[in-house]
Amino acid sequence: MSAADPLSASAPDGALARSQAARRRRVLDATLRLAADGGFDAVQMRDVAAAADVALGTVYRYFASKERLLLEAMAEQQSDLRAYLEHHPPQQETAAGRVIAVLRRANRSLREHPDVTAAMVRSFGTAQSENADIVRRVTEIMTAIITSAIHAPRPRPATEREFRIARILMQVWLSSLNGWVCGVDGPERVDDDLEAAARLLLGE
Amino acid sequence: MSAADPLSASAPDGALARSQAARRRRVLDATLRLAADGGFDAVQMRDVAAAADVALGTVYRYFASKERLLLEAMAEQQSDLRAYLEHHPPQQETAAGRVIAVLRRANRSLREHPDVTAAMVRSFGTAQSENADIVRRVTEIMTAIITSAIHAPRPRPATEREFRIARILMQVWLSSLNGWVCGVDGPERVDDDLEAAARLLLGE
DNA sequence: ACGAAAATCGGAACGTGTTCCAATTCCGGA
DNA sequence: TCCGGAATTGGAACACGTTCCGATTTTCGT
Repeated sequence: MSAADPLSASAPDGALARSQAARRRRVLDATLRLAADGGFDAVQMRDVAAAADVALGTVYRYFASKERLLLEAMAEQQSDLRAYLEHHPPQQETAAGRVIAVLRRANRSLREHPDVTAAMVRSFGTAQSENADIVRRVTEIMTAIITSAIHAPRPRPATEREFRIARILMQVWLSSLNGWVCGVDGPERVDDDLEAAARLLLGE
Repeated sequence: MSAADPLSASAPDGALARSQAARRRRVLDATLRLAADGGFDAVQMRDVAAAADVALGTVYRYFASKERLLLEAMAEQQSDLRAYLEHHPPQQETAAGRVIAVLRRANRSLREHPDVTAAMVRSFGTAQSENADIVRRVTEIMTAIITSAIHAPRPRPATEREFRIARILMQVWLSSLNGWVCGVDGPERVDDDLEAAARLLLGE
């Protein structure tokens, strides 16, 4: 039995914990690097291990599956985006305008790394119940990004109605991304869908 | 080179064509049977071949991949639903009411075969560009089901605005199904999401 | 009814995600 | 400083999707 497994929240903060954090980071970085060219298929667990300079078994000690690995990377990415937006809230007059601006900015980033996005969205689409927790976390972050945009630059609690609207926009976002990475639609379609939905749901 | 490959639209209507159609059907039926208990993972290509009483290579002659197999099954299912609804249009007074009624009915069916639904939705979420055509077909059918419900019982061409609304509802539908099969939300949540979205987008 | 072409069969083989294990290294407490 | 246990390593092994190929069967035009 492992008492100090890397997933537990306990932080002994010794050399071990530090080197473990570093290892985990190396694995995530290697994943992004591999995904950056070649997408989902290029993220091969043996390659991730080699690129992160750890044994294959170690990768699996930190991330239970390839799917989980990519979903954690996705959660981190979305989390970073939320943090960024907290310091750079959109300045538009209307709620619809702010939401559109924020999502446009996000999509521009995604479009700059299409293979990474494809790998993440694909993992999201295949997620099994073992990963329900991260999937939920990702959707919550995306929803929070949208409710923040609705209220920016002055945060305040979302009403029930606003929350429902934000959830719908989050779902449209995910579906559109899926359509893009599948090759069903071009990347502009993601922006188009979101703009149309934001206008219909938030007026203006 | 195969001149009469089973994918071409030409219909020689000979004995070969007939036995090919039968074979294709057996494969699809075997797929659904296997998916019915065990879901995506239980649909193993070797088992599908055995259950359909064809060689493994033959399965691949008809369906280029497991993903494609499940997506074609999904397209067929949605197509059947649309055909059914054409003869049994919803009777509610309002557009929102009709859309909600239709999607509720559809979701009830899906809930009766959760593993089949999970397998299909999962294939949908992983789809690659080789399958963009079926993914598009499925989304078009789902959108058509919704625009029909908006107009039922008297079909008429959808306005631009109605079409956009239908697309959003289709995307919400797919995302909600994904949330359900991932175990993030319960099956009721699919109905809830769609009802909220329909009301917000179609008034009433 | 015959022959050529196409389809199917049976099964081996390969790649990649995942699991497992014995050997080794590393960390923290005594 | 030394020890016990946890973490890591290296690599074998397994499962399943997918590919491939020679042998056989089926189909269709003549």
